[in-house]
Amino acid sequence: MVRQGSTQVYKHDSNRPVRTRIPPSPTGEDIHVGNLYTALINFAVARKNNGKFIIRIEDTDRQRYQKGAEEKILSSIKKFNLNYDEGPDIGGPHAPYRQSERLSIYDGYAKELIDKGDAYYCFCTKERLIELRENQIKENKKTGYDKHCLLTVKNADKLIKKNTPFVVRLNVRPDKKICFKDIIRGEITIDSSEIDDQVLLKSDGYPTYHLGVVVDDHLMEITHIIRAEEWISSTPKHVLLYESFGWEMPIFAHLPILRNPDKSKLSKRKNPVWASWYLKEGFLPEAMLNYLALLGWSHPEEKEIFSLTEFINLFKLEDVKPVGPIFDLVKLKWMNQQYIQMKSDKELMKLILDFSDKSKKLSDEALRKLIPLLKSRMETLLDFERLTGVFFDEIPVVDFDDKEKEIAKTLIEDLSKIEDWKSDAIFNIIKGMMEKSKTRMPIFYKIFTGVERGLPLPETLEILGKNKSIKRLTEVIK
RNA sequence: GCCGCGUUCGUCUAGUGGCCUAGGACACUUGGUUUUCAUCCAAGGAAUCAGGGGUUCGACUCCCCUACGCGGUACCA
Repeated sequence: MVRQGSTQVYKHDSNRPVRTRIPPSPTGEDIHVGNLYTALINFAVARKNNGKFIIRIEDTDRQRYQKGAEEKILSSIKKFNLNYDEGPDIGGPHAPYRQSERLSIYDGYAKELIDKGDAYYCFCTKERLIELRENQIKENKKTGYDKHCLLTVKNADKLIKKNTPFVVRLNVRPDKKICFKDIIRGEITIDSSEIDDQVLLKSDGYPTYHLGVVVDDHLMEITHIIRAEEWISSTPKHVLLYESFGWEMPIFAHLPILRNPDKSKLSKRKNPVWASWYLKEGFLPEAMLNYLALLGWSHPEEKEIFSLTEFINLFKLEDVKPVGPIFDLVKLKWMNQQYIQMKSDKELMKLILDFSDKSKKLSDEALRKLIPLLKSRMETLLDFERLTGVFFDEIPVVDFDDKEKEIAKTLIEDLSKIEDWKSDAIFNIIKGMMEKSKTRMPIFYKIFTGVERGLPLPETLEILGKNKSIKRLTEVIK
């Protein structure tokens, strides 16, 4: 649809091979869950269409740059099995995949824009910019650059030669409707007067996000720009750039922003946000991805648990709901528990061994016997340590009354008589005691473990061994 | 303030004009199984579909307005 005085809404009629991407910025500790979500969707769209999934590092903010963040981001993405086809560490046909290594490219395109009159040099000082802004606020006017340099500077080349610091700004023409189609939200129109003459090239020679993404997405032949909702308002700037360059418009899809329980944008102040935190807490990558998949999208059969492959097959961008979902740790835990329960004993054993150093102190046999007991009781892998304290002599100190001490005493005698230390025999003795002393099971837990609940007791004692079990009882009667 | 995007149980969601006296999942409550806890099974409470106007024989579904929430408004991404 073409409107009077508007930009054209893109026509996506080409059969370009699908290429999606995520452009993480190494400005935090690691990849943010919100970005992990975006990564999942980009990955799914690429895989579904036999396309390529690319990672490009957007390290153009030198102030916020964090050393080591890129490595962390890449390693997290790998741990979540969102394998990418091209990226800074593996290269690809459009290398380099780090914007800091592509500076000369942006330079050329900025010049092209200037030649076309769609961008201009700006030599304004920070002070003037601040003053301008303050005045605009005071006068209750829209804030934004006033095109001062576009209108007044005639000798830009000279100033540049004299090493005057400059930036390159987008020249936004007023009174133009800028339209683009978003797969998730439909057609979006924004008036050009709402758009500031954005800085495209900073005075340190680095591009801003806006120039960087557009140039790189085009050069890297990205077909689908799938990113979070917070980018909607800057998309018109990108549309303007695509038009000026005469490049084919990509497909836009703005995903909902994940939220804190108070509905604000998911943030580290209110929620754990780094992907590696979830791994450290013992969440399984596939459970995490399954949970994320269910935000803004639902399985056609209303299934809750499904594989990544199934998701890729069924997922359609147009089915994503535009509403920002609250990230619910409680449901994630349930999801994780489901995945733990689906593991075979052997798989779970390996997961625990890889996760917890403590588990390595246990004998193979002990661990093998423990796994089935643990499986239905673990929400996360971290629960392993919570549930197995008794095997590592981590027993809380509690007081015992006379009755409990009496039970412990009798137990020592009865249990000592067991020849073949097996849970059945142990259970028979406990059961007998239970009836005789009219006590309930929790008391026996307390006696042996210091806590009134836990893994099945006879089995636990069997694994613990006769000596250790009885030794524990002797401590109780002291 | 201005612009944009949203609004179905506490939360994630189903729903694309009649199947909806609104379905599922998490959480919660109760009961069953059980050697504690958990698992598992069953039952239950929980949304007058943000509010108000239209359009229509008929609206959760389409249109408009209001309210509220979120996002953007940087030489951050």
